[in-house]
Amino acid sequence: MKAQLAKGYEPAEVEKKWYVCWESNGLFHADEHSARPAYSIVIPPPNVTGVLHMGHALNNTLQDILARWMRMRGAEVLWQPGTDHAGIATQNVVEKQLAVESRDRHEMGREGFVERVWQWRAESGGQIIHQLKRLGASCDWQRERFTMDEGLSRAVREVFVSLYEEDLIYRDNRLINWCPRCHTALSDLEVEHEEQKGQLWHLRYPVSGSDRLLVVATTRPETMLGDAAVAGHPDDLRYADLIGRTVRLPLVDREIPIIADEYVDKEFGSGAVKITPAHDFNDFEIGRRHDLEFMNIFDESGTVNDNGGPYRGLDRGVARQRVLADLEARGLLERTEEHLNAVGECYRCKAVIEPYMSLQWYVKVAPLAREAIAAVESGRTRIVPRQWEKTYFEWMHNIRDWCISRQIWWGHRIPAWFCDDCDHITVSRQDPTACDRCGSSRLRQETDVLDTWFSSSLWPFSTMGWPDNTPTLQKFYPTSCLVTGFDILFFWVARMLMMGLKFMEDVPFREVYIHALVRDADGQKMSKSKGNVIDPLTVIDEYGTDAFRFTLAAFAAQGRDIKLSVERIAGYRNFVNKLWNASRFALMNLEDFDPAAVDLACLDLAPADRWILTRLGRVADEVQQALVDYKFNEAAGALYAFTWHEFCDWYIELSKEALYGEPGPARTAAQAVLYTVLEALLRLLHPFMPFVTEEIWQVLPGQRPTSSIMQAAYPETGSWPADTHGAARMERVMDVIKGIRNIRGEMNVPPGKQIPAVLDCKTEEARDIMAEGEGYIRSLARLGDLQFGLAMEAPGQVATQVAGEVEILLPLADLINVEEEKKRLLKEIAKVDKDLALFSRKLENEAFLANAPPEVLEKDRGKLQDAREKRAILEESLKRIS
RNA sequence: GGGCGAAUAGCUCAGUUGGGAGAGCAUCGGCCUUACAAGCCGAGGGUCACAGGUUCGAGCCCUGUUUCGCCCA
Repeated sequence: MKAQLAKGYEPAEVEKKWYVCWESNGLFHADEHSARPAYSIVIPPPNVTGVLHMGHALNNTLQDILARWMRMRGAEVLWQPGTDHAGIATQNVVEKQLAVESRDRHEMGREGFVERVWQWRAESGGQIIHQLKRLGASCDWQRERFTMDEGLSRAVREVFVSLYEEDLIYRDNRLINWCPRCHTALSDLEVEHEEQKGQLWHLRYPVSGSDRLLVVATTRPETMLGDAAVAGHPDDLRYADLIGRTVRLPLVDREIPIIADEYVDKEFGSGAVKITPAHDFNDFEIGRRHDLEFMNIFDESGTVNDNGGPYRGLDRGVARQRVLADLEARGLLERTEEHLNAVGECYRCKAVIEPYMSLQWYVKVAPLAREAIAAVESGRTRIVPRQWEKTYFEWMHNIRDWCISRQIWWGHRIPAWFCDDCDHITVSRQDPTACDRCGSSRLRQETDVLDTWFSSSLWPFSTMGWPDNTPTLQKFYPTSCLVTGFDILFFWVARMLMMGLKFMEDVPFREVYIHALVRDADGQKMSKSKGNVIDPLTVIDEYGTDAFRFTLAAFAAQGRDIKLSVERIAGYRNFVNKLWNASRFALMNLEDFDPAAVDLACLDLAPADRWILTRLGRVADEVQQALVDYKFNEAAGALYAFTWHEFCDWYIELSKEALYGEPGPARTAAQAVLYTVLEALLRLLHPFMPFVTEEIWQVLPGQRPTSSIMQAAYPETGSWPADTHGAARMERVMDVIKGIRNIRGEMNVPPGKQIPAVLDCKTEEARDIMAEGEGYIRSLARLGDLQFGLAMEAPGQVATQVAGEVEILLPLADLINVEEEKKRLLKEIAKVDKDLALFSRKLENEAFLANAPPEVLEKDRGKLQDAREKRAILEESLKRIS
């Protein structure tokens, strides 16, 4: 005798128990030597500094659904987990810790600092891994990787050196995005632009050798200290005569030329602009075209340097105020206006980015991007939903070279050595002892490290052992699917495609599923500063992992963000509990049942049995198809509706009579079907709700074919006897029950009260169906007495409802108020009249008759006929009680 | 400025070869009915943003407008 289930589902204990069991039995482990077909997913590696947020929860729930589903379908599944070293973020975290101790990394030295970061990681890094486990993630933890691991570092080095050797990595001195707080260069992608209200200042520059003042508009007046020219549009007559002359740059008293350039927008401000080639991307281009001076006026902290003369030593912001004040004092500030402009901010620390001249390392991406574009165009990698392909192409066609060097310490140090004797750069797979060119041993290694995304871009193959050609790579590369949010489509997905194609000569993944963002109930992005964050772990503690996962899946519709609130999760908690209670019911009624002793095919099944089995087959099919299409919400929706409304609301109720009856063939058949449906349903639900399904599955009667539901086969449609015709007949019985319930409900007849009913059948078939369903109707409609047949007489005053070919007559007796019944009938008639009007209008339209396909015509004629008949009956009933 | 997307019940959203508008939650009415009150039964609720067009027929296709969101510059 198996243990009974507790009265209500208590997730905490159950989750812990099963997760430990699965993991310790190696059920998450992928065998690279398996003969099963491979299915692989690499996790988007969370930052090692990260804590689980809603985005992770959604992302990993969806991956786990796919992984568990495919495992149950017989695939050898590798879900490759790991974390990302998150260079800047991690360095910031450890630097903050040091600051608390009143220390900084410079006093520790590079080696000591890096050591300290590793120590931090060992102690407090990777908590997110434990949090993923709480989510039920079935990752192969034996294969957990970290982007700074030795193996992955080797891959990084191999890629860097190869690209360098092919001239796809180079160094150049140009304007980059500089974070004056993090003290490092950033790639274009790592700068966030946010539109803000700012000011546009109109400055007056005196034209040399005249009284004229040239007005230039700028959003960054402090950069005037580094101005190299003033420019107007060549077609702009206002400035035509000034081209070639000079202005006297105020405050710093320098002479700079007035030039003409097509870039200048005649409509903007005064039509003349100041040109600061060293501090503005557009000005940089103009500076190159006109061979202007590139005067850098800031140091790496954004403080004015020696070039700023009297403003030297001032912070950018302070310098701005002083410059403006000084210009105003000299009458050189014409006016100030409100202006909307997009300021670039560091995506890690939100400091305002400074365009800054510096020597950095770049990847020449155009040749790589070409291949990556072709791979998506040809469908070798499919992006789902399709709309994201457009975004992808848009970006890839306009891609610029990727700045990969970072001036921080935590990361993969660039394997390049500068020779002190000949300045040659030696780039090498092994640490060199001598210069490639002159043989000098006076080498200094580059101090910069690589962009974290550089190592992430290798993730699909570096985690599998590349550059060695491992059995894992052979088995699991390319991966089957990548699940990610659109926010890292460029950062990560595009770059993995480029690197995978380059170094593995194949795409890193066959499909990319891009999911939505999780927002709060009002559609706001969740953020700590807004205080609207819902913590996944709190949710799990309160409602259980299964309810949480099911909620995420149910709302994961393609192309729309998820607005999450705890009320919704509570709703799905109720669903988990419903399943739990239905299972309790089943177990109570299956105590003497042995699944091994019966064969469904040999049993004489009742109509309700045939109906639920038919429905089960359909649902299995729907779920399968939905998952193939990445329509998680449809799969979840189909399972929810089937479980609650078909299995619980109808089937369990329909089966009670047989289950509560004497032992015999009828009871055994009902038990067998109850068992079959519940057992299959648990397997269908498992990928979505792993814990509760395992818990229930384990206590079902009989032997389980595998030790865990994880290993059981995913139900396929066609596994059970389907009887579409029988199911349709059953549904007509159910329609009659609904008709009776409708009258009862409308008339406020208490559910417990038994009433008599007469069913007047219009056809022999209808009568036969009623005969089959008599018991069901009696019990579910709570009838004391039931008569049915052809041409039944209405017993005096009755309430009437129509269910297809069956007219339902409930004798009024003392329980129904005649006036109420009149109102109800009038309401019903009004409803039918709407249909009547609609279909007659349609069918009287000759154009419709001439053009509509025959099946549509036939359907509509049938509906019109039904409506007419129903109306006639209702009309008759109304007369009868009046 | 360029690109993408959204607008459907009070709320959150489903709804693809174009064929009588759906779900969940909320609301209202009736119920402790031997799995479940985290529940059961019943009911009400929509000019599918607006204006045109194509079509026998449009939530769905086309054009324009409005509002909102996101990405890129």
